[in-house]
Amino acid sequence: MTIREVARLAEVHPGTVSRALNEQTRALVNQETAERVLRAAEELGYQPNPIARGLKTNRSYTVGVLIPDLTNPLFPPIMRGIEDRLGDAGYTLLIVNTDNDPERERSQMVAMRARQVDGFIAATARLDREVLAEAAAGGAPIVLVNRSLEDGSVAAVTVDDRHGIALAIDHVVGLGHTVVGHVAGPQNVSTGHRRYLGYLEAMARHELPAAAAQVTFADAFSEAAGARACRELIDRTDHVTAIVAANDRLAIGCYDALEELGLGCPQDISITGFNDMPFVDRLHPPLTTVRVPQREIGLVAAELLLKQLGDQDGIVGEVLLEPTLVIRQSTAPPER
Amino acid sequence: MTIREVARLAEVHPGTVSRALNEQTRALVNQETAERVLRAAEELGYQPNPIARGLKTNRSYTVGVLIPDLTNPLFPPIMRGIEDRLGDAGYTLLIVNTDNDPERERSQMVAMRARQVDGFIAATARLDREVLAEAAAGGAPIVLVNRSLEDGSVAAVTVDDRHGIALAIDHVVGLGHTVVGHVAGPQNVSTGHRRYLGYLEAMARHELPAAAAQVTFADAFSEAAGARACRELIDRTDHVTAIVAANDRLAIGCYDALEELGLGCPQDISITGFNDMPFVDRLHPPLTTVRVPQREIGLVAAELLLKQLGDQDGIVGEVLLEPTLVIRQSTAPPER
DNA sequence: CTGTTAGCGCATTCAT
DNA sequence: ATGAATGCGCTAACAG
Repeated sequence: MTIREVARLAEVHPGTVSRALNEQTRALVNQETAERVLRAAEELGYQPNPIARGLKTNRSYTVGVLIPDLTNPLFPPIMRGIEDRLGDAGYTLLIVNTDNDPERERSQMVAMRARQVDGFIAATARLDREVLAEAAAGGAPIVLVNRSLEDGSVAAVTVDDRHGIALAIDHVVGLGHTVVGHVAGPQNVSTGHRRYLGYLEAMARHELPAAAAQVTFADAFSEAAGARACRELIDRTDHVTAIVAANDRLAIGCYDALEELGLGCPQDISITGFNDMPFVDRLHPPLTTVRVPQREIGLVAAELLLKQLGDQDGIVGEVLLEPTLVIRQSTAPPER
Repeated sequence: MTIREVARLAEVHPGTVSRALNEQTRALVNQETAERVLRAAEELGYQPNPIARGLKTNRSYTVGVLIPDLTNPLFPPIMRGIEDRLGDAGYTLLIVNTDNDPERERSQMVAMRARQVDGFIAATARLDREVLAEAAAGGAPIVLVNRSLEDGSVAAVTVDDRHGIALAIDHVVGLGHTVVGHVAGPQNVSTGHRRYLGYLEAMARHELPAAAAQVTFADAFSEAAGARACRELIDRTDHVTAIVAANDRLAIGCYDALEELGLGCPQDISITGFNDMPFVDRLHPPLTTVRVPQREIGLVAAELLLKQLGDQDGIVGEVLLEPTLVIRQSTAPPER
């Protein structure tokens, strides 16, 4: 089914068919001619060939999405948000997993640019400025998800990590805890770093001590790393009664460490997570955690990208989404 | 960067560049000319434009993947398997969620065909023959995942549901259970139906009763539906000591129902699931379940598709992957 | 308002 | 072994 067959049936020139079929240019063509063309196209089940169109217009109506790992339950809802919004706008997604490997990120981006993607949404933790600049130089708009550049030169949508941690700390402090530890994430990942800063900030606001001994750093956002960091924390300061973990997986690691040490949660130590992953409401005890609006992150990221795709120079800067606290049973007042 | 710029630098005709750059046709060109072209391309950082190539060759090196819902933890590992294999082969994925809506499936498939995808991998539960036939008529190979057509006319990779259920039943029967119930999934979904058949089969093999009262049907693969079905089952036959659920989410629903009824698992009733979703090892009790090799499913599906993409007529028929039983603590011998 | 023409970047046929 | 020419399906600039 080509445009020419439609033209033959409608008895007009192919160029006219193109104009009639295109929203933008429909105005240029006579009302009833347009209708005739539309009917002909309908009848033949004509579908424009986006490949051919892209060759001419340099637009593929395709956007590249880079994520570290689809298998991480954090990402699918974000992807759904992106797809829902971008799909409505007629875009198709090319999704690739990078496993946070910089080389892979690079090569995937190059490959996608070759495929003429109109823009990128990148959820990868680190993506060096160089790669970003390179992509931007190619004229492709980029929206960052879950991270941002300090200078705000690239559009980004993130959740307010500091506020999220503050919610958790306000909660445990409100419960009566005064010695609150932090199992921090990797500091070279922006979420890890920001949550750590949020911890320091909130503790200071409450005029509570946040000594170095009260914080341990996990070298990855994994259960095992969380367990290690938690053991280390308890080793160092045995009077901690609450631990704010930088994410749910670290919190689960804390559960493991407590169990190993024969400590109970929340009787001996309260624990909070971050993300509200699926099924953390079914852990024992159900995890008190900071919920991030994942689907909305995707929606907003898509929206920002569409803006940039439309206007020549869209919005840059960062959109901060507000997290909320979900109180379950891993937190309780400290025992006297 | 076009082929012409490379041609200019290498001082040859664009046609020659095309030949030199293409594995298939490299033989047609002089050894050292080819090298010169390759070097020029390298130097300019030339990337062939797949859009233009696709227009000419009618191949996009793109495959469409239809899944019900990326948010279902079952799918991401499958997707990774598909991506890993197909990515190596130079293909890019267009992934769409259909939410099991037939109309959406249809429209997405049409849209993807318009985008000239070279083939499809479909993991959607139902996909009427009509849509399949339509796509096949367009000449695009299709591989089904997690379902198959009775007549084997379409390539499919599925896990051996009947054997999986048999593993679960052999296990609980081995533990000493004789009254084993089944919380079945929706019967209009092939996995739901096959697992039900597997239950009947295995019970018969053990010469154990499998009365209608021992089976209830959930109307969806959800926790709520599982809980409903489980309550109904226990209402009807209060002497059941083990329940084999058609998947993990139904099993979790069973947990909920037992808790509500004040029954303990596994003391009062043993429960098994199917899929081995993430975190079911952290439920209370950790769930005994049938593990399906999800990533491998993706890998094999990709492999089958590549076969069809290569040869003109590849393999059809069904590949059955073997599940394994993961024994945890939701199953125990019945109390006397 | 519509027909005509050219060309996007590439692969491929036909000459040479 | 390479150059020249053609066309994939479409849009856009230009005529009329």
